[in-house]
Amino acid sequence: MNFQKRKRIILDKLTDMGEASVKELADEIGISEITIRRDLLILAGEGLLYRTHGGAMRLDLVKTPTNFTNKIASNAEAKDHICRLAARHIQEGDTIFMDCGSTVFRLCQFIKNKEIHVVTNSLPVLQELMDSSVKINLVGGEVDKERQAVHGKIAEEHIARYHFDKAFLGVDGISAAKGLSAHSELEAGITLTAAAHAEETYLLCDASKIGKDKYLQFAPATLANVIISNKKTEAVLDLAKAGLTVITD
Amino acid sequence: MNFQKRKRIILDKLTDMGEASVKELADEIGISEITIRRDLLILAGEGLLYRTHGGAMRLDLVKTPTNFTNKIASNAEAKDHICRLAARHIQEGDTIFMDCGSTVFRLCQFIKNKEIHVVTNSLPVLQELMDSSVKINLVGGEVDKERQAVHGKIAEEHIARYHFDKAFLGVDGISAAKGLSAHSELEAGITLTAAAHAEETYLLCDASKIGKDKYLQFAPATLANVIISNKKTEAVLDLAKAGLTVITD
DNA sequence: GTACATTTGTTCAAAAATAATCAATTTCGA
DNA sequence: TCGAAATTGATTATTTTTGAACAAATGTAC
Repeated sequence: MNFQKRKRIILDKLTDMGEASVKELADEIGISEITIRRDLLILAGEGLLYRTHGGAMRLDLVKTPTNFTNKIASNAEAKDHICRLAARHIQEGDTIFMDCGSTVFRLCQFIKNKEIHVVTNSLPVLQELMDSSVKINLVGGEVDKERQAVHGKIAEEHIARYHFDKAFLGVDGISAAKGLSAHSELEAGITLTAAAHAEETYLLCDASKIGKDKYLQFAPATLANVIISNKKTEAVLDLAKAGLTVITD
Repeated sequence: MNFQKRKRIILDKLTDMGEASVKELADEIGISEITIRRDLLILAGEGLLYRTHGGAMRLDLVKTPTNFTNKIASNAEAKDHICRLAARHIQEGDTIFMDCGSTVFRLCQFIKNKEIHVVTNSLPVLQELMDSSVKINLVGGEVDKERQAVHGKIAEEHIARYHFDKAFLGVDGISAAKGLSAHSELEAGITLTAAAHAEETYLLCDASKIGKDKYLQFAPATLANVIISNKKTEAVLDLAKAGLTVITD
């Protein structure tokens, strides 16, 4: 019985049962426990399973469920870096718009103590700034429970009544060639309207989204004045050539 | 039973129930309480739950320090009685307005499963109806952090764009002689606007407020069509004489 | 406010699982 | 066939996990 064969048996058992103990596997395969442990160490190293005390589990069972509102956002450090940079561009007295992207949300922690005026359509942003020195104006309209935001025609009309010093927006994809793209028409509408009524438009966008195009292309990249990201990749430099101010540190 | 498995069970229980006690979890999982405590300590450290005395809560339930979500609200039974009556007057398909009073807030629990459309300027109401079958429209405008509501001129203009089948409103005082009174101009403005655009206006008002006058008198009692209260006091009968429909049971 | 009960943190001990070391076995190529 | 390298197993030491006991802290009732 060689390693390859045991590997197959172990992984099969895991796909089947979800988990397995060292003892079980040793008995089933007819080999010593220590060998099983060594096998599990290797397989865990290859990222094929999760090693627990006494056995192993399938990876998907270990993943922390994401349906917590305070989800451990992916790319948290990158996003925090971006937001730290963005916060430097916000002066006391500014009126800013914040949209409902997960990157923009992380800007909250950096502006809590500023004396500014925030207009937003994002319910998590509202929640987060509730106990802060920030004055908040909420955009009215239809509540999108899934996205935890306010959207729709009335929301856009409402945004259009304001004038912002700066708008901080997230998009799902951006490229020099095809411009800004989004997953949702509703979000695109908000983004367009906010940008149209802002002195300066900042896009907060981690490097993974730059150079990517999503299904709905809704504006040229030059809708924004500034793009703040975490890495100076090829795709980012293309945007600089297109006339955008790029900030990465 | 390893930590990963317990973690799953604990988090699942929390997503389901919102909260769980150490004892419950220990019994359910079949392990000692101290182990559960250690697990909760770790999970709280990972930001996956909020540790309370004797157990744990889901984060999103903690984050909302909604002043009147707690059941210790004054006059809770009276208010619940009033709201139960009010809920009977709401039909499937209705579009209703709910304002930011603590009595009106308690109406939420009785309408969660109705297929209706709710327009509100109250953030606790929004929060409470977030996971329900109700469609929500949020009134936009200035956020009043203390009252947890949206107020102001823009809010009133926004309300004026809608038409409601029924408006459910709270006031701080009401008497046949001096009409409706409030503590705050902002709330009075919302009340007036909502009533003006509703087919029928319901006042939800426990007996302690009836016959009382607060500093700002802003409308005649006949602004409302119906008043729902918990007791048939002298002052309530005066309102009936003034032409209001009175409901107390 | 005090007194009481509950919950928690801490320390210690026992049990289980693991890592480390070394010996035995197998495999493979010259 | 011989020997080096890899694999496997056994033994021991270490680490991790769990539970129990008790003092401290917290919440509750009066």
